[in-house]
Amino acid sequence: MNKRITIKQIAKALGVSISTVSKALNDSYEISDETKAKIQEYAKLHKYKPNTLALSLQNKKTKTIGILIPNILNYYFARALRGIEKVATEKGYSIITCITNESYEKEVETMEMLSNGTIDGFVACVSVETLKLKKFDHFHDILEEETPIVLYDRAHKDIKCDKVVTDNIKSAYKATRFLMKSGCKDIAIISTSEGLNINKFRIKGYLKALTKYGVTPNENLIIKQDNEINLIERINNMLDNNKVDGIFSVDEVSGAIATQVLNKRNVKIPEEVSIIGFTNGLLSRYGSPPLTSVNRFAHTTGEVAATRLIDKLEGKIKFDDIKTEIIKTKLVERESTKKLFIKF
Amino acid sequence: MNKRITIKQIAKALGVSISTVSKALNDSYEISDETKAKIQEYAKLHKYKPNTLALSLQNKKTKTIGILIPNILNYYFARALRGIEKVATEKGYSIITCITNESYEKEVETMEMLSNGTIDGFVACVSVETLKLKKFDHFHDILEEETPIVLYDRAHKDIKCDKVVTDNIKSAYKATRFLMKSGCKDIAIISTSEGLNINKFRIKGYLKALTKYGVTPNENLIIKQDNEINLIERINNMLDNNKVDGIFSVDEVSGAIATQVLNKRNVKIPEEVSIIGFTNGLLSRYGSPPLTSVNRFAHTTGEVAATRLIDKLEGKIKFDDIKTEIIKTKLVERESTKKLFIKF
DNA sequence: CTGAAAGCGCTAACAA
DNA sequence: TTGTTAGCGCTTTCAG
Repeated sequence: MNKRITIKQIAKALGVSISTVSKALNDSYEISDETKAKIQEYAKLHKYKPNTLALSLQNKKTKTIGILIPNILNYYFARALRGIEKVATEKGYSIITCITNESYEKEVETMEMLSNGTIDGFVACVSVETLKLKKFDHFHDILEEETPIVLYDRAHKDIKCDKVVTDNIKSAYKATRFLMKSGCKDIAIISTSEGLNINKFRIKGYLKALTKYGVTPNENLIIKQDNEINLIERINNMLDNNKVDGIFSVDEVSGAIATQVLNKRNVKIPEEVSIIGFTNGLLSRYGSPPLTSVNRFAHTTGEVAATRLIDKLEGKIKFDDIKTEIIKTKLVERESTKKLFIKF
Repeated sequence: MNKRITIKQIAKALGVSISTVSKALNDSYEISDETKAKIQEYAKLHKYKPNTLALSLQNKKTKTIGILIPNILNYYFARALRGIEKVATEKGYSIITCITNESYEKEVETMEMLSNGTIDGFVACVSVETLKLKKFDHFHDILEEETPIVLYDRAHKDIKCDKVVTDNIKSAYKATRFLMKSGCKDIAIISTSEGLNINKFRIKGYLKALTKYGVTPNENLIIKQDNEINLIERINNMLDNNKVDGIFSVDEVSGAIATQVLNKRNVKIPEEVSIIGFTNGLLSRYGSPPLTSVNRFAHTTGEVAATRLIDKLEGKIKFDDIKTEIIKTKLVERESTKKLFIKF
């Protein structure tokens, strides 16, 4: 931003007034074609570009939206970001992406920082820590100023705003049911992050399916573990002490880890043990074997969220008109599960 | 940005002048403690926050940097982003992240858009298409305005600016050498994106190692293939028609695909065929077997790039003082290669 | 110690 | 058709 030319300089150089230049560059009907041509030519020659900052200050609108991502290394979020980015670009918005690293403090700081004129609205995913602490004042504050927020993936009922989420219970239900239909009797579930309510929902769906089909849940087959090393140990432990012929992994990494453990024990997948993962990312697709997974349509989630926000920013929807959109999932069959012998 | 209170409103409410409020909030020595206290209290009560836009307009500095990422789904870039983000945050900068999707046009648009006062400088990775087209005028234009750019990972000699890159040739050389030392005789290389000069460098390193150790390169063992389906076919083909006991994959996905192909053919890894991957991401770590890989320290790359840029922005380095920093790699041994029997 | 005024780059109402 | 002026929110001389 150094040698950049301003409207003022053009005005001086051409001996016209600042507003004439402004109008000419905006192709106003008020200006004679001659003057317009002269000014526009000069502007082009000197690569004039309007200062976005000044425009935003004037319009009280920045045409940029803030994106909050808990963890960019997570394939789901990376894909969601793409979806958001796509819609934003299409509609002429830029995005400013911030990674919270699942930290409450970082989340609060970031939102404070951005909500000072920098952005018009947020598309955010709440961090694990925030969800654990159940402290949502930073959301409330921003909402109170009528800055719209659309929450995606992880949400909480105490935050009153638009949401775009996965039908976790149902998806887990269907995945578990699939395992049962494919002949599995002793189905384990592997979950992480105790604090995450979405994981609770997934366990709920799992339990629901078991119960529905007359299987009594077995506490020993439910693993909740964040730490990776411990997870390997716990899976091995579980396999040592229990009959298991199906595993439902609630996230992608633990699905890959389960696969590794089984491969190492020379357990045949899916002949002896089937695995279903959640979130249809790279690890599922490129694993050995490729994992049957609950595909989450992260991209769509991002698109829907961004669309909702922008519609709100542009007044197509009233600020107080709040909605939760549910993005369905789809089970993608690959090689880690047996082919269904009962159609349903 | 609705009910947000401004300095002006505070001034009116308290019956003082605007500049007094400004100074009080900035803790200026010119203002009496009493007035200061009064103003600061009022400001806090009403959650006053300075408008970033106005500040930036004033200072001709936005304290934000633009990040260009060709593809956020790539684990390497996602990690690099984290590194950049970390440094930026530490130094009080915010970042605005843009995904170019490897598109020349998107890259040009994005850079144009941001270089209008929105950002102070760029940390960018050139897109594949741009590299293919060899059109770098958008970089030149920005550089000419003395807006600093730091290129990371992919660069080109025609763009005269700071760079932070991997020592591709050497890394590929070392990886290939490792395979040879571990007993492999017939080493294949799998590469993608013909347009990418970094991939050329990696092939170069591979060839260099072969030649150095007296192995004549075999054209049939060099695969360059972007399309995934075709890649599987070509690998199978190669394995059908050639003796191969080592594979060096120039990126992570093709490493995973090679693993899948070998597993499917019931080839024992590493007993019969060894694999080394490039970029030490999730796929390598969580694959079956986990892949020995060239670890690229994406995070460090991001940190170094961001640090360089910010140092420049803050005048610690002159604009014209241009440097290329090389980030070394490290071979991480996992289970896809045999243990070395020759120490070196 | 406090305030008036100019200015960052731009737009827009109003005059000329 | 063109120019003057005020103002977006803030900082910063310079007077008072």
